[in-house]
Amino acid sequence: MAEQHGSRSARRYPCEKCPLRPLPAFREFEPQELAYISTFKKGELAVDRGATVLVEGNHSAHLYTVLSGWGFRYKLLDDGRRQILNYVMPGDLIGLQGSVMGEMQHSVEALSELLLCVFERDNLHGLYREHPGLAYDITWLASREERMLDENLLSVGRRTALERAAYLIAFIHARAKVVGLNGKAPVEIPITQQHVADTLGLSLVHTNKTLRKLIDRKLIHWRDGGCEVIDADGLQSIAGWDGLGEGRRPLV
Amino acid sequence: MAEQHGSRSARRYPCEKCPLRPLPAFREFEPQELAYISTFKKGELAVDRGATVLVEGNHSAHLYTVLSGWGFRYKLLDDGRRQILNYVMPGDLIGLQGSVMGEMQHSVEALSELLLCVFERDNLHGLYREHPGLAYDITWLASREERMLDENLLSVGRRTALERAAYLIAFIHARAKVVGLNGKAPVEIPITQQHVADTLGLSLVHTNKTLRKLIDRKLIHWRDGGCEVIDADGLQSIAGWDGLGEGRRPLV
DNA sequence: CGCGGTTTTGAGAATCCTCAAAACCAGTGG
DNA sequence: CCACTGGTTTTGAGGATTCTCAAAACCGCG
Repeated sequence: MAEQHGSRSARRYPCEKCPLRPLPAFREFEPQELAYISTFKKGELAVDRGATVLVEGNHSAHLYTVLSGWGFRYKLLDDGRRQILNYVMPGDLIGLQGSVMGEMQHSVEALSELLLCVFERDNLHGLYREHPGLAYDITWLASREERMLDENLLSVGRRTALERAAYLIAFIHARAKVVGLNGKAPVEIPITQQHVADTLGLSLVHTNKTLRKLIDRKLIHWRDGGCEVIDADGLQSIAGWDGLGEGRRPLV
Repeated sequence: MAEQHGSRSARRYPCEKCPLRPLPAFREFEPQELAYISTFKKGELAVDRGATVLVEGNHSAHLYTVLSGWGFRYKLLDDGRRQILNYVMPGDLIGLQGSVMGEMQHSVEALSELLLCVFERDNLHGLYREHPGLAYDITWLASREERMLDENLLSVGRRTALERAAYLIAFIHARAKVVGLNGKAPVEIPITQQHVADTLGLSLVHTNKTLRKLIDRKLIHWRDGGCEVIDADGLQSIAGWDGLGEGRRPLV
């Protein structure tokens, strides 16, 4: 089981009072759909910072939507080299690959306390049968993940170290803002430079020197285990990135 | 329109006689599902080698399944740097991102003559409503693409140049084999070293030197604009890669 | 105060890049 | 048949980027 360490009891948070749904980032749902999602949801799971939510190679019986907190998806090579694939934030669906194809081929770890809505993998077919609209939404979310991966791959493959770093932080910052992470306070991204290194495909040392340039140019602040964006436009302009440009998205 | 240059007339290839479906790589379909797919299919499109099938930024009205041939998905940076995201082969669904989310954020180009089944984007909702099983299949295919991207990102981010090259060629080769590309003859991958470079995130020169090592070790052959695998196991072992390990997959 | 995790710094080495030119090859037109 | 052409592969060389190794500085916490 993946959930054994760092997990907590499952209390109930009614979908009708979901704190995420009212955000302008998400599209409105029919009461009827909402009611179905509510029955689809089996409970909640709280995961501690540093705990592993899903493990590569496992056959997970669950599917999750992030209610609050930060995490990341990653893969490992045999000798321990790690590649972070993407970050997960509120509203993201995790574990879909495992649910639909059988086996997870990546792991997910919590960067902060993570609160998850738990769905039963076996009920997914039922959802597809009874609520084609929601099924479509799930495909939408899968396509969105694919799109983010495309962009990350472009970044790691073809951008310079400085561009990559700027892109990554601008990207995370933009995503976090639309889901209201940290409320109105400036977004504090809870990552270490090691995480950045493993995302960008760089060594820790070189990542440090690259981030230092962004810090010296007053584009970001760096605290121990946290990053705050000062000049998002400046980052975007270095990265040559247009911004998220997403409309409202579904939330399952 | 993306299809204007290099395209040909749409002749009819009945889904019941689809040359792909009997392959062991694909799962069996209910006659009823097959019949629906047949009505879902609006025609065929033949695209010449080098032509662009889908263009970044476009709102495509179509969705395609590759019937035969090779292609690749890619993104460009403003200054022309190109990152190839993945290769497309028979049985792959392309244009889903654009269909489901609105706008394409990557392009697709043909590496050989490409024969495509054309589907109407607008009919996708109908498919979700009437055939939840097929809807599920589409999600399955989207998850599969995501999985391939995860692996590619791991490769570009964390593998050495030699490992990357070995992985890429072993990966393409394995995929091509299960869909019977080139029939029984040894698979000839129709790519140039420039394509490899743009996939691995390396320069052309360094790619050449890296491929030469694989050639000298008699793992692959290289012709002008084509690559043939001699020792797939050798490549996999350099890359530290397990192989596709996929069971049968759906075909829409 | 000591400890573990994180960030910083320095230095030499390996990898990878750019620039530039040559070799090679298939196809085209004379 | 041959010269020409454009695309692809190959080679060399110097330089920039990025890596590894190693150690120090810093910081919150018990």
